[in-house]
Amino acid sequence: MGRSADLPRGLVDRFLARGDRWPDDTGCPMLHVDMDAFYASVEIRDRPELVDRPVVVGGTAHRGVVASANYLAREFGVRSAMPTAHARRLAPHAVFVPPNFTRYQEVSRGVMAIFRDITPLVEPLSLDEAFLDVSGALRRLRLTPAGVARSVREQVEAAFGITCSVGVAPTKFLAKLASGMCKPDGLMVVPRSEVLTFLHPLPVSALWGVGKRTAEQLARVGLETVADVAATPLPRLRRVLGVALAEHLHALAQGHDDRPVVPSTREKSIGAEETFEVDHFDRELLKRELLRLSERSAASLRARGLRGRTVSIKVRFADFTTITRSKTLRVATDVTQEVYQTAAALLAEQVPAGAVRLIGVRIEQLVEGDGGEQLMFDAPERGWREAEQAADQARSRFGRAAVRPASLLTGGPARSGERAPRPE
DNA sequence: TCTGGGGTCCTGTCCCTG
DNA sequence: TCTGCAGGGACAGGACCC
Repeated sequence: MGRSADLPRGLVDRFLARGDRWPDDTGCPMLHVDMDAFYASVEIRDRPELVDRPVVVGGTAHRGVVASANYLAREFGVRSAMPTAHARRLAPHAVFVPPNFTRYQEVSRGVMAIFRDITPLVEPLSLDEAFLDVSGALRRLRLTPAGVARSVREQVEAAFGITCSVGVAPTKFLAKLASGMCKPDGLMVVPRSEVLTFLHPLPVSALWGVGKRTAEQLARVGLETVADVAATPLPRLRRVLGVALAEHLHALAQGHDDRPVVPSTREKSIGAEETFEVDHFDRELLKRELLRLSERSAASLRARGLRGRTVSIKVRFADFTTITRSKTLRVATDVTQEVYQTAAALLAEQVPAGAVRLIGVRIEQLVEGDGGEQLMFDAPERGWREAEQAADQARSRFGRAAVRPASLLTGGPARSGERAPRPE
């Protein structure tokens, strides 16, 4: 996202599919479907009075950032991940809407169901994008890959009234690049025979895994385009970037990417974090926040039937320096109290005093079920788990606020995206 | 401009063990 | 008992993605 702006326009036109004509799509089984300004599009669909107005979805509090902006808002320079305060200055007349993730998840489930009707090989990357491998579906549908892509676009728009862009290519990486280049509401095909023609003029930032820092590192040794990276001997690239990243980028730059579409991947960590509306020094308040985040994370584990062995906390100070501290438990857990006690100990013993703007809890080394746990007769966590499972059930029936730890019943700190509590 | 929240992956360092 | 070495796990931090 946000990368198509610095791509050569002539290249975009050459591979764009229009009407019934498109470049040769034989040997291009990979589709990447990306919803256009997804959150903003859902809001506009649900509130027709917003059509023809710039719409920005994001945290509306002091420290919020933009999660999505429609193309009218982008004309004023508004971009995702930009601080909302900055977006307000650029587009003061835009409509600012707080995000409603439950609603986006609903629409996303419907969109993914359309994809799965076409092929079982669907790999969602996030709520608004997915890879589809259509190689097995072509005969049944009597379509070419680009024909499938066009059908996907028509079905999504008919069912949900929102548009998407689709890249069709021999590999996942190229399909993703193509969908980004034909946004919004576009279809692009990268023919197998023209992969390098498509790829090599692009800037290095087009490569998956090259962000700001890596682009700077490459620029320092004179590598500006994908062609430059492709032509660089691998040993030299390894010295600049390290082994793993060098080999990954070198392969991509040659057009090589043999990663298959993987329909389901297991989570490797689950966590929660919060940015405060104002910085906090108060350790008791930080501990209460850790309890709240431990509860959220552990409930999320229990809902998925997972447990984790490593508990880590993240603390971001006022100057934006960020530290993480972690501890690995003897036995994997999904119990809020155990996660919280570990997190609170890490805070007390390993985090220096200071003004804190963000605090987070994450649980790693996940295993399914009890993870082969040896149950101990006196394991105190067993009682906690039963109590917490009962609380989970109550919450699912009566809402999140139905059951909360007693220490959370007093008002917590104001967090980014929430209103500060009204003064008494 | 002043920087969210949920993640993944990689690298370097330290320590323990054989 | 001491030393050197290799391997692996734990831990911390950074970069990246959407």
